[in-house]
Amino acid sequence: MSESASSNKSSVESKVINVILPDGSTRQLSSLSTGEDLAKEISSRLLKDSIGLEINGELADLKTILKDQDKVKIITIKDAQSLEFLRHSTAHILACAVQKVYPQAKITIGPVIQDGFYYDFYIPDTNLSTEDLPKIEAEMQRIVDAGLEFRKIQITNPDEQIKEFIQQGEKFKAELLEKFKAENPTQYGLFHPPSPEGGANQDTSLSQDPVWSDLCRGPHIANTKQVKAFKLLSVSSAYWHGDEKQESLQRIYGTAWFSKADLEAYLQRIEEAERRDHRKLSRQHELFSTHDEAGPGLIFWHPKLAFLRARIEEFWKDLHEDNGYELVFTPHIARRELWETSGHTEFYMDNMFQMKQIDEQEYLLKPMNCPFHVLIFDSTRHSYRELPIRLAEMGTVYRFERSGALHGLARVRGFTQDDAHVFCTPNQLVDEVCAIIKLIDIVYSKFDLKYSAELSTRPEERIGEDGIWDMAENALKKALEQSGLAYQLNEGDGAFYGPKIDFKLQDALGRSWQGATIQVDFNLPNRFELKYTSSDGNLEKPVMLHRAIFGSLERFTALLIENYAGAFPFWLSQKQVAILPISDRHNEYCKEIKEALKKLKVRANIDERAEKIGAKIRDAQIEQIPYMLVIGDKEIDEKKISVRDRRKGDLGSMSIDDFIESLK
RNA sequence: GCCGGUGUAGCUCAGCGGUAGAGCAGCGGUUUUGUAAACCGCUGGUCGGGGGUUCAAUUCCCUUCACCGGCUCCA
Repeated sequence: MSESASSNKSSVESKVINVILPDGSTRQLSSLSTGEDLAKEISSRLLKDSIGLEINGELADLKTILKDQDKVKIITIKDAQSLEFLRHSTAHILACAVQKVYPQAKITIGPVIQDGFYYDFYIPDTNLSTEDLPKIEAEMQRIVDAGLEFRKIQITNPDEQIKEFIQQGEKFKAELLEKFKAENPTQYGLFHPPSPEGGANQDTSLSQDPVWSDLCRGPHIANTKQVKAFKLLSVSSAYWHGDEKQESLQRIYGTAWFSKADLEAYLQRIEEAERRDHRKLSRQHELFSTHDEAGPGLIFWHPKLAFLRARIEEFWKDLHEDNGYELVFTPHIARRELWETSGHTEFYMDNMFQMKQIDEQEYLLKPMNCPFHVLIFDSTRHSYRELPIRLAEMGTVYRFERSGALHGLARVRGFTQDDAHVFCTPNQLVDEVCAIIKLIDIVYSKFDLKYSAELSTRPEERIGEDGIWDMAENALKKALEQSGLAYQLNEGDGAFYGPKIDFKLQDALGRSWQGATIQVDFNLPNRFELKYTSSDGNLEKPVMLHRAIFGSLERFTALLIENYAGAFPFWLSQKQVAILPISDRHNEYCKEIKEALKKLKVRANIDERAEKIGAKIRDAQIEQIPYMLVIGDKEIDEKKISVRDRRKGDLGSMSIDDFIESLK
C-alpha cells in the first residue's frame, strides 16, 4: 500500500502541461498540478466552491493530478454532481462513526441515492433502531469538525490486502476486493490534516496513517469540514448483494447538503410529500379501507373513490372501443387444468390463492387474465384477415403477495388490471406496440402523470429460441424508436416468456412503481397451440402481446391521489360544487341553483347546516370540492352566484350561465 | 417472508404498574351568520387479539394479527 502523491509536488516543476477547460480554452499548468491548483489559478472564489473534478467525462477527486490534454471541469457546489461527492463522502463518515460506536460492526457498501445515501453494516449482536441515530450523528459531527482529509490510497498488493481484511473480520470488503482486484483497486482513508504551522516540530506521523479507511473507488470531497449539513433518517435492513439467502445487513439512510438551509428545505419537502401519501389522504377523505376481518391487501372502495374509478373505467372503455379493442368479461376462477396448460402451476403457484375442492375438482383463483383471453381467441378459427384481434377486460385478479410487500392501494392482493391481449402476425408487431405506446401516452397525459420507459430483454432462464427473442426484442426496440420515446435498457430483466417494455411512475415520496406494461409472450401461443390461417392457407402461430395501461386500477388510483394531493380534477370529483347559503332564508334559492346545475349534469350539494359561512367554506375547502357557491341576499337580489375556486379563492359574482360556461 | 418500528375513542395524539385523557369529528341545544374553525352540553375506549409475571397490567414479558420504513418480489 502506498499513498499516492497528492499535494506533495516534488522538484519536478520544469515541465508544463496544458489542460482543456469546458469552454474549449486551454490552460497551462506546471506538471503535477492538481485540480485544486487549477481552481486556485482561475480564481479564489472558484477554489472556495470547488468540490471535485470531471476529467474526460469521469468524476474525480479535486486533488487528482492532471495530465497533459485532460479535459477538466471543476465541479462546484452549484453543479448537481457536487452532491454526489458530498453524499458519498458522508456515507463514509457514517461508516467510520458506526465503527467507532460499534467496534464489532463490519462495513460493506454505501452508495449515493436520490437525495441522500445509505450504508449497510453487519453488526453482530446489535439491532439498530432510530434511537441509536443521534449518538451516531454526534460521532459523525466530531469527524466532520475534526476536518479530516479524504485521501486515495492505491492498493498495490490486493491479495495481501484481502488477507488483511479477513484478519480484521472485514469479510465483505475482502469479497469485494477479490471481485475488483484486477481493476486497479483503491481505498480511501480519512487522515488528520498536516498542522497548519508546518515546521520542524510537526508530528508527521499524524498525517501518515489514516484514522479510518474503506475500500472505495471514490471520488470524494477533500475534507470532512465540507459537510455542512447532514441528517440520518432511518434504519432498515437489506440483504448482502440483495439476496435473501445471504446475511441480513442493517442499513442506515441519511442525507447531506452544502448548507443547513438546503437540509431544512429538503426535510420540509419530505414532510410535504408525506402529506400527499394516499393512505393518509384516504383517511382524511374516506377513500378506501382494508379490514382485518377480510384480510390484508384486499381493498374496499368507498363512494368517493368508487365514483372516481367509475369515471376512469368509462374513459378507458370509450378509449379502447375507439381504438380497435373488443371488450370481454371472464370468470374469476378456473379449474387447475387450465393453469397447468398455461404453465401457471409450474411458474406461478406460490402466488396463487387456492380454493377447496369443489365437486372433486380443484379450482384456482386467477392471478392473470391471459389464459381466459386465450380461450376466447381459441374458441373459433381465425384468418390472417381478422388479425390483429385485441381483447380487453377490466380483469380482477388475486395474487398472494408477501406480507411485507403490501402497501396501501399500490401493492395489494386483489386488484383489477386494465388488461388486454393482442393476437397478431409477426409483421404487425411493431405497429401494434407503437399503437399501445401512443395509447399509454394519451392516458398518462390525461391524468398529468410523468412516466419513464424501460426495455427489459431476455433473462438467463427463458423459453423460446434465440431467433424469436431477436425478433421480439428488435420489434420492441423499433417501436420505441419510432415512437420517439426515450427508454432505459434493462438487460436480462425480461419475463421468462418474452421481452417487455415497462412504464414507471413515481409516488409522492419518489418511490418508483410499475404502471403500464407491454409484454411479448412466446409461451401461451405455444402451450395453447394457438393458430390462424395465413394467406397461403397454412396454419401459423400468432404473436401474443399482453398489455396494461393503468397497470392496476388500485395502484394507478394511488398514484392519482398523490399526484393530485387529494384535489381531484372536476370530472373525477364526486362532489363538484358546494352550494353554501349564508343563512336559512337563502336555502330555497340554493335549491333552484342545485336543480339548474343538475340539469347540466353538474353535481352539487347544499350545505344547510347552521354554521357560519366561514366554517362552511373551510369544510368544503378541506374536502377539496372544486367550486363553492356562496349565496346570500345580494346574490338573490341580483340573480347571481358568488363563486369560490378551491385554488384561486373568491372569483366574485356571476350569473349561473357564466359559471356553467366557465366550467367548459 | 426477513430486519427494525408502531398499535390507546371515527381521526390526530397524551398517559405508562394502582382498571384511561385532550383536540377535532359525531349527537343535542343556543346562534341566522358574507369567503379557511360561533358558543354551551353530551355521547363515545374489555388501551389490536391471546397467554404469562404480579395483590394489581393499557403499562413488564411471550406469542399472534395488522400497519409503517426498508430488503426481496411485483401491476
